[in-house]
Amino acid sequence: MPLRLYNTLSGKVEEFAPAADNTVRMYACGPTVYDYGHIGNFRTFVAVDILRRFLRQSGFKLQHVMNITDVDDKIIRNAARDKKTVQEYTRKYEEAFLEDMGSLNIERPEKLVRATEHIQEMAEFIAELEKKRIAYRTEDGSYYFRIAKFPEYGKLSKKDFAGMEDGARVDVDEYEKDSARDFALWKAPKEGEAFWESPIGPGRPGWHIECSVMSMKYLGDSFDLHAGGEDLTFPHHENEIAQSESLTGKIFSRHWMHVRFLLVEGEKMSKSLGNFYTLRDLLIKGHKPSAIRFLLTSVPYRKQLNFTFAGLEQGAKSVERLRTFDARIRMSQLPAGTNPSAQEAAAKAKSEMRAGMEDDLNTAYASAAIFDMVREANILADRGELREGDKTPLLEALHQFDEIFAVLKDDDAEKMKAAMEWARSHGILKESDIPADAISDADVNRLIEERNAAKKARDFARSDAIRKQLADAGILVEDTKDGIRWKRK
RNA sequence: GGCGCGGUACCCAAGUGGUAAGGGAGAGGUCUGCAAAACCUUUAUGCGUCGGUUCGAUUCCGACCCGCGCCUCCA
Repeated sequence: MPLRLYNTLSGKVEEFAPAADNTVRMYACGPTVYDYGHIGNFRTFVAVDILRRFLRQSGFKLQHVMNITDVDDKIIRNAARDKKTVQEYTRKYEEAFLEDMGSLNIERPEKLVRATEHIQEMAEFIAELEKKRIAYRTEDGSYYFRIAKFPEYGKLSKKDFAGMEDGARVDVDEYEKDSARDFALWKAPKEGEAFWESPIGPGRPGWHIECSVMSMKYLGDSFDLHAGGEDLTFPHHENEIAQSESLTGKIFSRHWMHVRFLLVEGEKMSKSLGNFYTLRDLLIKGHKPSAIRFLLTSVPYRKQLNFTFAGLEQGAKSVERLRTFDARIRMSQLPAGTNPSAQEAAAKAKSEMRAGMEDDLNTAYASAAIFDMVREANILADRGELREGDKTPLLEALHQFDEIFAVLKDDDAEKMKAAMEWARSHGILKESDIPADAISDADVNRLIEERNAAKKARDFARSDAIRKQLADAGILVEDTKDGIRWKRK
């Protein structure tokens, strides 16, 4: 079965497949690096990550380009305020963003591109548009896009701009624009702020032009898919389409994917509401990145996701259940042979996961499929009916799940520790707020050996004392019939 | 005002014209020297309200109520 994906452009769920080479050429709007990424940003990036992981699992190759917007009004203003160059100002946020992507196991796109490294190309693009009389220059040296020249304007966001053509002058006094809806391609320099020299004069690029230029440079005039947060549909993506298609006369992106906004405790996240969280805020509060990722993936991308701390706790528990099952299967000592029920459960999970993902990336359905398998296999294991030959298919199904969801590997502690270190070095946390270094695996294993010896000697007081000691260090010890299992809380 | 989305158990959430997935929490139980762990079982005669279509609707249609998003920088 092919992947069926909602396309904002058509307003319908459609079959999605790349146009050529079995390679999906996709562009995703990346971050504007003027601050640390917040949890809402990462919902979108995680959703795109889910898409790319599933495409690859489906056998496609990927050419995924993501921009880093390292120039915009806010950046230029803040840099000027801090008496820094644009590059100095943005670099740390860019690095932080990439680190945060790593914390959430978001894969790096094949190509990450900075807006500031494509400014000449943007100017050339605008010059071409001007040559076609689609762009025009105003007296101060800014350039605007003439929307009246692109009759399809509004086709993505389903807005009707009829009547917005020439003559429908609304509020144009301030900008010398021909029409109020015309948008900036290039902005003339402002006193005391950064600008670039270019063939069309000094200034800085508008926001929309960078994505047109960079996507087309690396993916061609037409490509398979363009993704971003729902808020970008208008005006950003609408403007990209206008710029690109009016220049080339070809369709720009064939498919548009928009990720719905995340709410926090039922309301749109905003600093004024006090419900604004960066990823780092959550990590230094002690939330595991795997739990955050799981919560972010648990609601399909086209549904509003209400981010709550209760939900985060639930996400952590869900991840724990899967990890525990994974460990249980791996370490179990089983009789030879296979059990048809287990084989069937694994096969069903595999096909149901695919079915769910193919249905417009229904991650909720896909995860239900793996939990079904976990329950069924646990029942068999409890009854002693699981066989050695069942391990591989069960673990394969788990692997298929984790190729998409990426939560099984437990490296939460080190990621959280890195966030703590960062917080300390930035004066966000005091030394005293930082937990002591986590106990090493070697020490844990040594203590568990000791506890085993005590248990064998039926010295339960000693054995329980050691377990308590480990518990205090954040290690949970579980006795199972296949041996000792431990994990970090 | 324009465009769009959603209201399913205590919470999150899937889904279908034929009788409600999954996760969390609660309750009960199993295993265990013990265990906060692990595992199992269980929890919606009902899917916002009221009408309509139908042999049959949570699922289709209509109206209404409620919540949310976009329309301006915003993932």
